[in-house]
Amino acid sequence: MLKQERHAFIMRQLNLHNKVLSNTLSSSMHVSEDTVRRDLQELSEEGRLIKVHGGALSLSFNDAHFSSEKFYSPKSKRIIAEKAVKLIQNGMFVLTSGGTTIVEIAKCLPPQLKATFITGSIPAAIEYMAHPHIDVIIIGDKILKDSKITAGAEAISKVKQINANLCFLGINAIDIEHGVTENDWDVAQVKKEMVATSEKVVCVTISEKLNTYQPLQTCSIGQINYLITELEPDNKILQPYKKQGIIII
Amino acid sequence: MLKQERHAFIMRQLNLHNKVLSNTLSSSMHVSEDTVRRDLQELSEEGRLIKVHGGALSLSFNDAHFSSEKFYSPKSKRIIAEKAVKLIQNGMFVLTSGGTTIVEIAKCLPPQLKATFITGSIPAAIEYMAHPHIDVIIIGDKILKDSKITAGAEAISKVKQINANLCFLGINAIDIEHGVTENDWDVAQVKKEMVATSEKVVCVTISEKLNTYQPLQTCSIGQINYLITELEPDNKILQPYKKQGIIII
DNA sequence: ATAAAAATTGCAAAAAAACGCAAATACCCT
DNA sequence: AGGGTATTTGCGTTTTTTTGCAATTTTTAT
Repeated sequence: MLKQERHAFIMRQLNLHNKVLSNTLSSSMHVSEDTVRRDLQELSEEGRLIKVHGGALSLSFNDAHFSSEKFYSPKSKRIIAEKAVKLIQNGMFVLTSGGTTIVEIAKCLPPQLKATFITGSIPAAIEYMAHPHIDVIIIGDKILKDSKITAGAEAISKVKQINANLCFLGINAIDIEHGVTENDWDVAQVKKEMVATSEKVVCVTISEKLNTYQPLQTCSIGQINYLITELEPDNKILQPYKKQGIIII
Repeated sequence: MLKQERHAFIMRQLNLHNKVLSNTLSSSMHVSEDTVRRDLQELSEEGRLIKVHGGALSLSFNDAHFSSEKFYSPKSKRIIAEKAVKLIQNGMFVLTSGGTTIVEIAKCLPPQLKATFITGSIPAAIEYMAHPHIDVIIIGDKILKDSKITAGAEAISKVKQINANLCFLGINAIDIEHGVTENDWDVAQVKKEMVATSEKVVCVTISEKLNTYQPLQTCSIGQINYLITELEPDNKILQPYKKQGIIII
């Protein structure tokens, strides 16, 4: 096998799988690992791939990674937030959970809006407090330090006493079969109650969390009224949810 | 699985869920927990996540606007805070009101202290949350925007259910005749209840507020156990309070 | 206070990389 | 054509990296 052929083969594999392993290439091209290493070395010097211990990665690897981390995510949360605030009307009582998306919504609330927000999330409450016309009610209980929200029996019993018009749920995982799922028992219980006591339930999430699930159920698909992601409502991935009667925004 | 892949996977999970557990990652990536720990270690050294016992937390949710050293505090309040923290012992349940002095105390808590703090003050709660070993319980109710604390019937009834060892009261006015006084009805009621349910009551205030009074009484002089100001305990202005049986610190 | 879980440390085996070298091959020139 | 040169390739050895394991300490939960 000629060097050029090998290079082409490697690049093709790389485009296909975004990564290649030295030993795999060695056996599939029937050359020694040394040769593969030298090939990777050259391609790396040409800037066509990223050489790492054990193989190489495609250039898009870092891109995808960084962009989703620093750029993509905040922007998509802003998009979600701007769609979400349109559901809130003057005089409404709004229950919200925690999470970065919920905080983003809080930052996007129009300044003239007059409403009452009820939440167990400290970061969200801070944003609500900064708003001129919004009343903020904190759900008391012990604070979970990692998520910075209150949760526990007391929080649940308080939520039970509320009849909110709208409930915004920042969610960790959602799929058709399991519904909205969590990995923290206390949080799941509180959210469950939020769903139960609200007229309309709005789930907000970046699309990456669609079709994933975790051990504890918060609510079933049937209990959700709206689903907001950064994608266009007619996106293919959202259609199964639409079929279940959820309004996609 | 390549190391870089694992790192990407971890960061992705972290962006999605804001926290990751070592053992979960270990099983989902099919490597030993040691390897996961080393990965987290490296990512932590790169400043891309916060490593904690059992896993890691995402950067986005932490620190951002929760820095405890935002601005300098007046020296007098620092002095008060340093005297105040000496009263707190491991295992105690501590009720605190709001106010800048209370926040200053929160910032001065020794890192090894293990205690439970109960408060309706959002700024104070934020500081308590930043502490490694402190449990924080928020008293729920409507937030008063100017003072950033919760107050109302619900808050009062919750405070009633607590039997705290210590109560720190940031006060607005105090004099021998009227005791501790306030100008906000709701706040006064909540504080009243805090005083009633705590074993020991500690009033903290800068000396300017000594011998002033406001319309609504929070508690009488006789209910106070400790009074902390930035002044030396033998200062002349404090002697009348000492005579009333208050321990001046 | 005690038991369980997780972190740290040191270590050793395995995998991969680096390096030098020699054989094989390709290339160039007269 | 053929000799000299350069390039390529594979091999053995050494070095580095990675990984998992065991023993110990630290942290956390009960």
